[in-house]
Amino acid sequence: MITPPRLRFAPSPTGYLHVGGARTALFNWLLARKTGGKFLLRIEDTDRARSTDDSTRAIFEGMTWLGLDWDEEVTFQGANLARHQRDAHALLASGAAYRDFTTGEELDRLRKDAEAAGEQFRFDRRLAELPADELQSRLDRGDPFTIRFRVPEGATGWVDMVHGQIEFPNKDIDDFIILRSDGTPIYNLAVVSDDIATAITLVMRGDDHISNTPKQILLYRALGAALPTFAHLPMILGSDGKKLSKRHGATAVGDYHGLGILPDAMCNFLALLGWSPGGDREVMTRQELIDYFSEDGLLKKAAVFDATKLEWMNGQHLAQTPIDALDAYLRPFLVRADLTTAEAIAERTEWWHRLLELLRVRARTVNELVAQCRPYFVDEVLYDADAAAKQWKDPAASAELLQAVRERLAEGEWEAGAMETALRALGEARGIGVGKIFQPMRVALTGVAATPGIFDVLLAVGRERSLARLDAAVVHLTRSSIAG
RNA sequence: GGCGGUAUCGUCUAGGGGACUAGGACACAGCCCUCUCAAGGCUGGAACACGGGUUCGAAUCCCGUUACCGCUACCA
Repeated sequence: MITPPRLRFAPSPTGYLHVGGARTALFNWLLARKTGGKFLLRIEDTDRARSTDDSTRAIFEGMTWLGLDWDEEVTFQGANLARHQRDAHALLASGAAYRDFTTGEELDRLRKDAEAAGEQFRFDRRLAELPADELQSRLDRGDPFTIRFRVPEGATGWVDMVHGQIEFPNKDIDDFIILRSDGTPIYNLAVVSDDIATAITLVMRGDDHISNTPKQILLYRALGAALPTFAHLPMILGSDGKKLSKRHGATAVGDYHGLGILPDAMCNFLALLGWSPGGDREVMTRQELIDYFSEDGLLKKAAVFDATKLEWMNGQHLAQTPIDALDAYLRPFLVRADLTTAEAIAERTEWWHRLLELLRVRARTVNELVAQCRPYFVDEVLYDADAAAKQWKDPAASAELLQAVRERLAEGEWEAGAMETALRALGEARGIGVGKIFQPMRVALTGVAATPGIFDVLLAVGRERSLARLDAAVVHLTRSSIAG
């Protein structure tokens, strides 16, 4: 690539930003950032019936969350109506397009007839060929008409960046409408007009657009514009091999935000759907993604979206992201979960980072991580029923044991080595394994059966709170042993 | 139906004529580590859609078949 490319992502605001769109946006962004090119965002809101402001907002939010920043001003396709009309009329004037007075109803009927006759419907250009005087009188009468593109003879092809040479015989392309009878443009015209106006040099999009491409190339030529390079990315499928849709569960990028996926993990995962850096490289930072990204690694085959692998990858990012960056991302979640306040956590950043180091490898999602944080932030300990049932089988015995543990710990230094020595000695004195001591303690201290190492927990909870929790557990167990 | 695209473990993929007894990752199973849970380490099962060519030699190149997907709108 001699000059840096100008790319764009052009979603239509007819719903949330789904993962397929996000992947397309990501690839465009990656290539722009890699090459020093530009990445533009254009909202294709020409379908006024289906476009909504909420959807537009969701697209901005999704892009922002993913960290896909765009260059130049966002453009709205609907704002370019005048140019679209101008281009359509220029084609009409040059003879590349013609007026068609056939109504929608007539077209429907023609299609039904063809279907009934077992034939495929083709638009017959002769339908629109009116004698000059009739044409003029219908124009004078103000009859509505569409503008159709006159598809020339021959074949239309291009060298696709991912697929290589692709060619369509023009005879298989109907004369297609470029301007509706209400004067609004049809997709193919609007896209080409806008891409020419914004000097897009590389059109990278889903391969469901492959069959639109010859039409668009014809339009570029008729408009006298230089062709961009085309790159058609494979689709993203659901686990059943069908195009990803709502019934596959979470398909909006906002869903993954809410599920506790990190933006970098999402980008990393999405990047690997339809692209490979070659070799065994998988977990990559955003910068590595940019560094390694290349058109050579683009794949042709549709990929199945595997949420389980996404979670694994998120776990990898959770464990590897620099602690400060992770902390910054996490704080709002902590506050929202009511575990702390921005002020309170700012006062004990060091303690929090130590805790975060312990928990980050044990969680696959931000939500799991936040849930695991609870016992260290909130004073009240909620005993998990299963954990209590399993680790405190005999309440009276457990109470007595925890009382002994509490006494040993209270006597010594609040330091891992000393505490471990004391508790192992206790185990030996009683002839029981440390697991028989640590597990009941774990429940008393955190309420759950799975946590970081017990001494890390003791340190993270702190001396006073730990002793208080052991006391509380003793009281709780004594009470239930009497009740039982 | 027509046209176009695609085809390696269940999934994501490496592979671009001999280095392939087809490699890695997720998931799964077992083991190790171990106070629990993770993480980590080790081991295992698991794939070149099918049929023809080309070639001394094909997962890799060509053709056909099959399957799947997309388009075939006054949707985008």
